[in-house]
Amino acid sequence: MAREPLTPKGGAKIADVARAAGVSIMTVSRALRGVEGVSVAKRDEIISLARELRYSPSSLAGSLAAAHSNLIGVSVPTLDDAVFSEIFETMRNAFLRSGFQTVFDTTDYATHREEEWVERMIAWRPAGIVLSGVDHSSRTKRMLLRSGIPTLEIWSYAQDPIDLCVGIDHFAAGYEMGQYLTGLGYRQPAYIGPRADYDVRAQQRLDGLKSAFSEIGCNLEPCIRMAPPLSFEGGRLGMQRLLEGTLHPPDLCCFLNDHMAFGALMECEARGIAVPQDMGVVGFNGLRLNSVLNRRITTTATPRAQMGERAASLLIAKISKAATVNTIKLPVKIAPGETTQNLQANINT
Amino acid sequence: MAREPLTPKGGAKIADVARAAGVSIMTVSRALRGVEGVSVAKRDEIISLARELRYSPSSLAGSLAAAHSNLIGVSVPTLDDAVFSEIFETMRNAFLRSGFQTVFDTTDYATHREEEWVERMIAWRPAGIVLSGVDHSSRTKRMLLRSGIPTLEIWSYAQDPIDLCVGIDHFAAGYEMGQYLTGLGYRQPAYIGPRADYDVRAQQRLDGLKSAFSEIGCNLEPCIRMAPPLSFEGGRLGMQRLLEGTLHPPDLCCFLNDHMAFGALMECEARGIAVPQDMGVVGFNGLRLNSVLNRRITTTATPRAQMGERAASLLIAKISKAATVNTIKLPVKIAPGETTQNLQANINT
DNA sequence: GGAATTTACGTTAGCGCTAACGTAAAGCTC
DNA sequence: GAGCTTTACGTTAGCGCTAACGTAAATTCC
Repeated sequence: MAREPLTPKGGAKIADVARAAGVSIMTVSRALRGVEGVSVAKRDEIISLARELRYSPSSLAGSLAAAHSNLIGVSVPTLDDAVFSEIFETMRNAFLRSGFQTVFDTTDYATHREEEWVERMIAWRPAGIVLSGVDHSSRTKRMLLRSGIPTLEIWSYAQDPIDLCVGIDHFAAGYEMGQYLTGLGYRQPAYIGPRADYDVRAQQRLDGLKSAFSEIGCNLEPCIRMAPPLSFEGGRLGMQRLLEGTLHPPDLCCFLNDHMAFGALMECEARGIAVPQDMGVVGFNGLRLNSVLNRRITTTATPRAQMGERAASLLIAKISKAATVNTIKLPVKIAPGETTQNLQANINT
Repeated sequence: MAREPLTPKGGAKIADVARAAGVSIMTVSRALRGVEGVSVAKRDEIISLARELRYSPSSLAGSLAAAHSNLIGVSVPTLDDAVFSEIFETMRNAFLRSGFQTVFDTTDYATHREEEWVERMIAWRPAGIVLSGVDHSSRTKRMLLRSGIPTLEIWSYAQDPIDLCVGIDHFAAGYEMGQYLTGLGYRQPAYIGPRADYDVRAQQRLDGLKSAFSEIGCNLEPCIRMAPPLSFEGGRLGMQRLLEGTLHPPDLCCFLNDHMAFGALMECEARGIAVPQDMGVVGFNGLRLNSVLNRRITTTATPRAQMGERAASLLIAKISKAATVNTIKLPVKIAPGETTQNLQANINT
């Protein structure tokens, strides 16, 4: 048990621990990774010796030699939207519980940024990759497919994902809300959201909404397209534009998300426009802001936490080749609030 | 220019590209990394050949051989708080511009989780590490110091950081707000925030606030401590507790952040408590929600974007051994709103 | 109690790259 | 045009680990 002079420059390597413990490198490797084939006494000795030498194993060398890493790459469009930070948190925790390390980045809804990220990520040979949405450049898809890395698309549901998919049907969510709103008696809906090519999921919801309204002969317009950031300020600004750009305000305005809707509510308040009497307001996502408002925004609740959990389980199953399904569609729920009202009822009264 | 049968199983290696191009491995390595010593013609040929073979360089092998990676590890307490997502975004962009890849995680304000993350991170031999706050376990500090990895602490200012520090003086920020509030004439302040040991920076601000009030003989109490999530709902719930727990409501209530303050405003509205007439409300951070409110919350604006930029530059400078300072203290700014009023003026009138 | 198995290790051969140091040929100097 | 420098490569020797395959000793089996 000859003790060496402690840590040569640059930190202890596995060989230093082996020398100190008087065993082979391989025995140290096994002991530290908890792999079978080391007696308990020797294992404990090696572990405490490694601690003493402040040995820090190199994941770089370890993953290279083992030909795989415990990394999982996750990409989301933005953290600006509370939706994605919630999904991310639940996924991350689930991955950590299973021994995976999450590596994360934002793409700002730009497919070329996503493509660059995927390329960088693949270079690290991760155990899995999570992408948001189902709209990716063809090169992104090709790289992922060829890499053989289990890939999961989250947030949007698609029947033909690159590999795996857990999400909601955005068109259906929009359509369902549209039916709810036409049912309430709304006939002149407007929309305030991002440009059509910026956030494809948002556009799908809008298409669903439009579709429901067109079934009863109503056009959804104006559609006001805002530049990011698409949050509180964007909603307020959008409402300003809407009101200034039209002589006959619509009876309803739908928004990309609850935060924009809230910004718009503030603008209405400032201008003395009563909601829902003068105009209905509708958000999306059922964000936490909504839960403290005295007059809740009519919105669609999305199962973010559930989505993160299911996505993590599915990807982990795939990594261990135990996945039995490829896609999971999650339901959304209309959450009526006090920013819309039943116009039919009013007529009847 | 003998063309090989394309990609052996498992993807093309650098050797495959070299064989296809009829040059040595080293020439390919140089060409692809843009290192000098390869003729332009050969470089272009190698690059296009690599693309054709769909060669994906292994960062694992590359970093191991080069003995360093282009990774920068960033840890923040939570994404729940918009503050950290803003800081993260700016830093991430700055790092990316300089060719570094950001790897990110959340610690949920738990020093042991931070410690585990630091250990995992060091195993990847990153070029730099960013931690939030200046409160870390002693083992975390020791590991970081011994690793020799440039480390930056962001958000809190400290004179004696582990290595580098960019932040604000939380005690001073609290104290400054306290002075502003006593100047307005407030004498019975309450506070609603996290437990003292949960968020040390918040506690420092509270201490500053207390200090300013105690100078004019006022106690800051009750201090209501909420469990996470410390956002809208927490603020509303906290205000409920405050109002139910006391016969004489305070003349002022300060909050951990603007979002909690907003939740509390909703509770006041529901109970018919007029703000600021019956009670003042104060937030922290100057979050974007505030910018759309018709009655803005009195708050302290923190320079998040600037902080992210400065932090990234400083860490990059240190990595290239060009740093001239170790710490940067950034100023905060009181942002008066309509949720407090000048009580003195009222008396004089 | 000898053969078959199991346990607890050690040895060998890489993983896929890059740093550092060659070296031959071309260009330059005066 | 001899001697120096520069350019454009190639060669050698790892980076710090792990997989796969030994092998000797201890244990089990009937």
